[in-house]
Amino acid sequence: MTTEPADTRTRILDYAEEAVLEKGFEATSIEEIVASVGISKGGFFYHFKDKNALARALLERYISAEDRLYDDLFGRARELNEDPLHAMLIGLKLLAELLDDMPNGHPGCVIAATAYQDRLFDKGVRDLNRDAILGWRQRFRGMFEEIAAQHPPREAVDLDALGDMVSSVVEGALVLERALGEKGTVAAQIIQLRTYVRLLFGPAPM
Amino acid sequence: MTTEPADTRTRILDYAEEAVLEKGFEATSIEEIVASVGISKGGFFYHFKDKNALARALLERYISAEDRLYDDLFGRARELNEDPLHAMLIGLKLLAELLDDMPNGHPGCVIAATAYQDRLFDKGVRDLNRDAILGWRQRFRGMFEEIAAQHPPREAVDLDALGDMVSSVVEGALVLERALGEKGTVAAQIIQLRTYVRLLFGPAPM
DNA sequence: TGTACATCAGTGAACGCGCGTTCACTGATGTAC
DNA sequence: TGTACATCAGTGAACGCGCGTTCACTGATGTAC
Repeated sequence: MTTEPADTRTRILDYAEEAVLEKGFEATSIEEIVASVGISKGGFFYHFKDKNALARALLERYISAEDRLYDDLFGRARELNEDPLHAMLIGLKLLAELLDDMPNGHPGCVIAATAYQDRLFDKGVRDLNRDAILGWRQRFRGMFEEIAAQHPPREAVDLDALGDMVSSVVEGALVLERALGEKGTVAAQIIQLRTYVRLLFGPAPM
Repeated sequence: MTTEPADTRTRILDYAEEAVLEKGFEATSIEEIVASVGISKGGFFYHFKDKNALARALLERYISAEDRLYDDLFGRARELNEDPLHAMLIGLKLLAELLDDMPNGHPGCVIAATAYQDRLFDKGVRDLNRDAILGWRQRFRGMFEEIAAQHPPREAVDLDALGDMVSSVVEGALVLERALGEKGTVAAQIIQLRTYVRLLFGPAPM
């Protein structure tokens, strides 16, 4: 946790992530990456056997960061409130605030960026993508099951779809935020999801 | 409306749309387009002054098709029911069904595909993107205002954000559907949005 | 402590290929007189 | 009806550039004896 300079591999990933989110994977050249990191092309290929390996590393890093973020956020929310519904509402609020506080908006999701450039990648990359989304479905489905056990929903609801909705709202709102160039779009959409969850399970808590 | 063979420009756009949705704009080469359409490169540049002009044409066509679809769907829904809330619920149901019936799932949204490859395009293309989403915000915001006037919402709600939510849910669900490779994801997410709208405005109609 | 060897983290030049774009030309169809 | 010219919808060859990838080499650090 000291501020020693990041190693070369990390600096490659940092720059590549930023660039990929801005213009896509194909348009981010190795030439450009090495120029900005300050190494030679050979140096890049020492760390990654080819461009596909870079994509995989980028996704792995992004997914585990997102997992840690969810762990942290909903973990804290749960500590703040015993009731699973209230904890979920607090967690979503925290998520919205966190995304609102990011200086230039959320950087965007590597998953979406790669989802629309499918055929460029090998099966390993696509599976990584798929597993991450299924993992989040499981995570949130579990939380909603617990909520539903204590607070029967007012309407019949598909809990898998509801679990997916967290990822879906984040991904969709990121597309809008990028296209609109308006800060706060992601946060506003998460607040909509939060209202939905409250209406669905709650006897309207404050 | 006869089945005369499509003209070359349309065939270029048809193939390009399919390819762009599959692997992104950058990865779709002109070489590949002309090979599949059966013309020479020069023929391509007769129809489009450069690759950016192709992007613009693709977006324009996609957006106006989506506009017509919304006009048609929610127009029919309104004819079926006088009440704006019920009409909205029917419209969303029709939208979900339509997306479910598409043989290989919805082809995906050109807007999202370009949103994640921003810097490749000129301002004209980005503005087109932006205006389309703002247009849909207006469209749905108007419908929700009408609903709110007759059915006061149970919770305070930002109608702009609610209007955006239609686009957001569609875009987000498309990302998930692509990444998961599961048919029906988009339809399932629209049904979630529908449940939200019903809970928000309705005294729980069937 | 000195020497030999191995590994790590690269350098830098070269490669061939495919890309977007240009341009002179062409053959079929439409229009003017 | 015939001729001259213009426009439309392309062809096909050529261009230069930048891309991902390879490879022989290098200098600094680590390890064995």
